[in-house]
Amino acid sequence: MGKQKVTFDDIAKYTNFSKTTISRYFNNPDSLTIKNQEIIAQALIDLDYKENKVAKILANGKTEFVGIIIPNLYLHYYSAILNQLLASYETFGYKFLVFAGNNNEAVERRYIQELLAYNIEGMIVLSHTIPSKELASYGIPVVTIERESNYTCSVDTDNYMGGVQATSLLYKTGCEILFHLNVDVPVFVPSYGRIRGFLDICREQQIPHELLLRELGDTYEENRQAIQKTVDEIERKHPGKRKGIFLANDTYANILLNYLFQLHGGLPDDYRIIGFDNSPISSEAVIPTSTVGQQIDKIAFTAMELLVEQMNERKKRRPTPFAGPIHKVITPVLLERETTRREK
Amino acid sequence: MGKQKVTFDDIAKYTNFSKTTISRYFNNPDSLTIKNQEIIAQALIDLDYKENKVAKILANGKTEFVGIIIPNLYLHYYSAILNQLLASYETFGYKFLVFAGNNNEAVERRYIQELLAYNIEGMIVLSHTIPSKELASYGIPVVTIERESNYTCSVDTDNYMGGVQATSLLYKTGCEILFHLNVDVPVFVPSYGRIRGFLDICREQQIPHELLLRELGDTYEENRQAIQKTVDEIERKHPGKRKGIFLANDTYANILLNYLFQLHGGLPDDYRIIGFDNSPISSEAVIPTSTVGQQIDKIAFTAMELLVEQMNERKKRRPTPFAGPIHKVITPVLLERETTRREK
DNA sequence: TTGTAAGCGTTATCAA
DNA sequence: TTGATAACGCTTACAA
Repeated sequence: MGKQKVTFDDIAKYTNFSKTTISRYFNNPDSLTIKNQEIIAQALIDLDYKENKVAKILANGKTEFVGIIIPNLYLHYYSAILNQLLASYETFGYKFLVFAGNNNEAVERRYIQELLAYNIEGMIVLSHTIPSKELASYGIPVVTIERESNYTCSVDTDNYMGGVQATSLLYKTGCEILFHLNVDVPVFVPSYGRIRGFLDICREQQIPHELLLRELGDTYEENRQAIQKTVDEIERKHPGKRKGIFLANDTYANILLNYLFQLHGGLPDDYRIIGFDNSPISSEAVIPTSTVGQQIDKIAFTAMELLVEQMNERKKRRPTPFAGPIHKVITPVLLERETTRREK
Repeated sequence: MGKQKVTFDDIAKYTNFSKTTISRYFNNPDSLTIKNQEIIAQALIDLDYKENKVAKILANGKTEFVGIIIPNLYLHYYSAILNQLLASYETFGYKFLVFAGNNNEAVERRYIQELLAYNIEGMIVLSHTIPSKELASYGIPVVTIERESNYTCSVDTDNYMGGVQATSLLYKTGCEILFHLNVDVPVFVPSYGRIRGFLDICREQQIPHELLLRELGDTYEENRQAIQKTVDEIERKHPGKRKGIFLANDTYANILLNYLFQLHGGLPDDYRIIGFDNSPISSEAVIPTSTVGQQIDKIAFTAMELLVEQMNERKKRRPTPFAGPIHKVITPVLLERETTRREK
């Protein structure tokens, strides 16, 4: 096994060209004669050349690295986004340096410093801890996904539309009273739109409704207890009425569904349920659960498009940065399943 | 904002030291006087120096990059492993370049080339497509997780032990006949151990049993249909008998559980069920499902330890590579939940 | 179409 | 304890 790495110098000597010509073979092959291209191609094989991108980066400053700061990979939503971001390598060629920050602001700030030390060309941020103002101040292109983004480009699901779709569906299936169960989301977070969508439709259609913003806890077990308590309340206050419940996500919806199954051995006829996210649990639940699906693939692809656009702009001789941050919005998709059966 | 990057040269001029001394400040500060350290420290602040790891890498050859090849991030198991691998940054300091290969051999081979071009110091491979012999031939340290590993170091769950635990539990809960539902796993894949564990315990205890190796399909819907069909068979062949079913993973177990709920409005008393993986669905199922939990954190950490050991060895002046690949095995944890209630 | 030579920002070697 | 100088492997004017 040839231990030493083969460099352009070796190829140059072997072929009697200069280093420059070898470099050109890779970056601008048309500027060589076909014959010489073939000679070099053969030399690469003979010498078993392996490219060295680190040297290339140092020389031309382009790392083709994109940093990703994501809260964690336990929530399916985040893994799914990451999966699609990684897949964009095939389209854009950028490599990803990934850090999971677990909602620790100081830690995430450290990760960003590390990323900057590697001359990343841009950054995609899904975690919520660091304000967009600070993210913008690092001087590299940034795209945030589904979080506060006053100072950065962003891609979000159209949460308002999602809220409207979910609420309208419940209404159409003949519910007499509607509920939206959520935590107390800050108004500047995109997902607050779900609440606005719910309220707007209820008011527009003049349907009796209740907005239930509760502390639901951080673990599955806490979620379960809080949701069960809330369901007990609802059941006590509105017996017999046909109830439509829109939950902030599919995990919550599943907890509700399981609880009703435990109480009644099935989904009682006076309940309609819809979740949000189209996460696997919504299909795998004891009854396939209606939900609002985020178009994860589009979100990820759009984020990369937006980032690439900014990164390309920076490489121009006379860069014209965007006037202000661009915000893109991706429409969600309503998925009607068995928990919102319409009247027969 | 100072556009130009500050380099050691700038600091050297500013402090009247040489570049070398500045470098020493970072890599061997004790070789400078305290006073001079302070002078340089102050200069770094005054000039707002940011380190450049690319230049450092080029000069010393150490990228601190580890490549990860993972099949996808849709399966919770893979995301959970990746999450823990990323978390090991805090311990080992290695950064991760992540590629999802989606079981495409040619694509994964391309990804590996790209990783090698960045001078990664080592690689962790979870995907199954490329034979370990080839992985070993790339000449960098490799650790594989839960896959064929004849020529590479590896970390696997003790699948045999898991099979034994699951089967024993079913036996202890008073089942009269035991089943193991799985796909036709190749013998050289670690998870084949689950089948061996099942068979060994059944034979040892002389329990009636059936090994059901079926084509279960690639999608959730296909899984569902195949499993329902299998359950129908079992029910037909063994009515009334107390049946213990050990399924290859929690998704399968959940499908079975949901089907029984649909048929009987609950888990019939003559069924005991256990899955594998301790994935979220096992807790979130309509009834919390017993399962064998893989110790994901330990698996990931052990993999990194094993990799770091190899990478450190390579950096020595006179490296002593391991005589042969080292294989580590992590014990799984039995989680008894409601689908294996013991006799009252 | 090809070559020369000066970088890119560090680290490593030797010498002082 | 410090400094000069040569790598590291490639790109990029500028020349030919």
